[in-house]
Amino acid sequence: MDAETPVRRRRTRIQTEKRELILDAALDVFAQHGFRGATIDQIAEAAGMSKPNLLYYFRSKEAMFTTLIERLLQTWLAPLRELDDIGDPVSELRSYIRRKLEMARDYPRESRLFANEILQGAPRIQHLIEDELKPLVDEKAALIKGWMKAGKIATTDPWHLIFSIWATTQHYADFDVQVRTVLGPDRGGDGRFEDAARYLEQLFLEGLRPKG
Amino acid sequence: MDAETPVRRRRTRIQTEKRELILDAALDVFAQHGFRGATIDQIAEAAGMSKPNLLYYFRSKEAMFTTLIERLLQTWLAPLRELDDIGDPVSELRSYIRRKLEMARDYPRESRLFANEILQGAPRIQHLIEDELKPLVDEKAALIKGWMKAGKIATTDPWHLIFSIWATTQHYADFDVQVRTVLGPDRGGDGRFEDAARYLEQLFLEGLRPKG
DNA sequence: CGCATTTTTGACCGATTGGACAAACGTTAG
DNA sequence: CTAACGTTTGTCCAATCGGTCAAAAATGCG
Repeated sequence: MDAETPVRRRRTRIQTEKRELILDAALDVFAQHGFRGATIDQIAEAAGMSKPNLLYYFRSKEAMFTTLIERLLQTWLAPLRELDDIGDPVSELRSYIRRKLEMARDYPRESRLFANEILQGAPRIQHLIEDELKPLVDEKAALIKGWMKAGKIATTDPWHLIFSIWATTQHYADFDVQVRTVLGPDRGGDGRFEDAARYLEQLFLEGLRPKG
Repeated sequence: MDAETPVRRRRTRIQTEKRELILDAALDVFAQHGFRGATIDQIAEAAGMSKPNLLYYFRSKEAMFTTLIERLLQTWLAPLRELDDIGDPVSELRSYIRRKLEMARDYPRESRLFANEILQGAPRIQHLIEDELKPLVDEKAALIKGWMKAGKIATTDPWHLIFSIWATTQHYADFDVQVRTVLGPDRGGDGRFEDAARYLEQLFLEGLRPKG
């Protein structure tokens, strides 16, 4: 039994299009209100259709959410997947940080949706974290550990290193309201991401202790 | 007109105690489900009383939330308030990071409640961020800027520095499920906060570039 | 004790929720 | 045309929501 399709047969062109339209609207609403806070009516209105019509394409609110978050996790982990042993370790890490920050800038809804789910104990995606996220992080942690052993970067905890990159970059999506308010109208505009990029590069590479 | 008290007169001993009991239960529920996701019934059950009884002490769900979050913000900002010009700048920052990490460890519910509210655009606490948080951050940013000018710490953006401290420390409360799952049963136990403390100290002081 | 006040609860209310359903509508192939 | 299929919607439903209310129970106090 297919859990997502309204019919067993192959999807029509309209079904494909409308499902995408709905998922985009659902991302808006879920990201802003969380799963429980979001209503099907809100999503339907954002997608420009009636509620029963929406439920013709997705059998339930839960189906929308899981479809959304499974797809999202793939794009979300892409930058980490690209981390490899080809280039210079320092510039590999630098570009990973940059890519993650760009994702926070370009896909804030995805970041917030994910954060919302984790905050509430990841009730719907625990298995994804165990089966997909953890193995990937373990693999990359081993890679980073190799760099440390080879003296390419300072020796430290690679798992917490990855956590700190996630935390600092996603902060600009998840806590956007706070960031913009605290920075104020001048510094909180579009340039805040470039400021953040410069700051984070310095933090991760040099730290704060004064030179000399 | 008092917005919180059930009666105009002075609070009885029972009122004081029950209100605290309710707030503690409400913190549990709000932190896990967010404002909209939490129900008065859930809070009442967690507090061990009936719903009408709870509403005798707080006139509405909103009243519980605002009481909770206003009180919370004060304890939350206390570590930043303590940041001053008395000691050595490097050890001042180091102990600020340590204190923030301890708060993430000891008050994860408060951290999650705050994160939940910000994630959804801070609809109920925008004024607190503008009137309390921003001025405090601006003041401390100026203090840090002085340290940079004096060559005590590396020159960088003090606002983003504060953001990165918040992000990295609160991550261990807000994303606790993810952190523990990724670290696994061995490394994800009680020791994870000491590991995090060691890692963060190194990150903020030294960065990742290898020495020499 | 007896009375007033505080505390607690069962019953209830209107609004909103996720979702079901059948009927209607649109489209296309014969 | 008609039959078949895909699409859309108005209407409805049971469950749950935040909150009210009157009356009962507990408590404080002279």
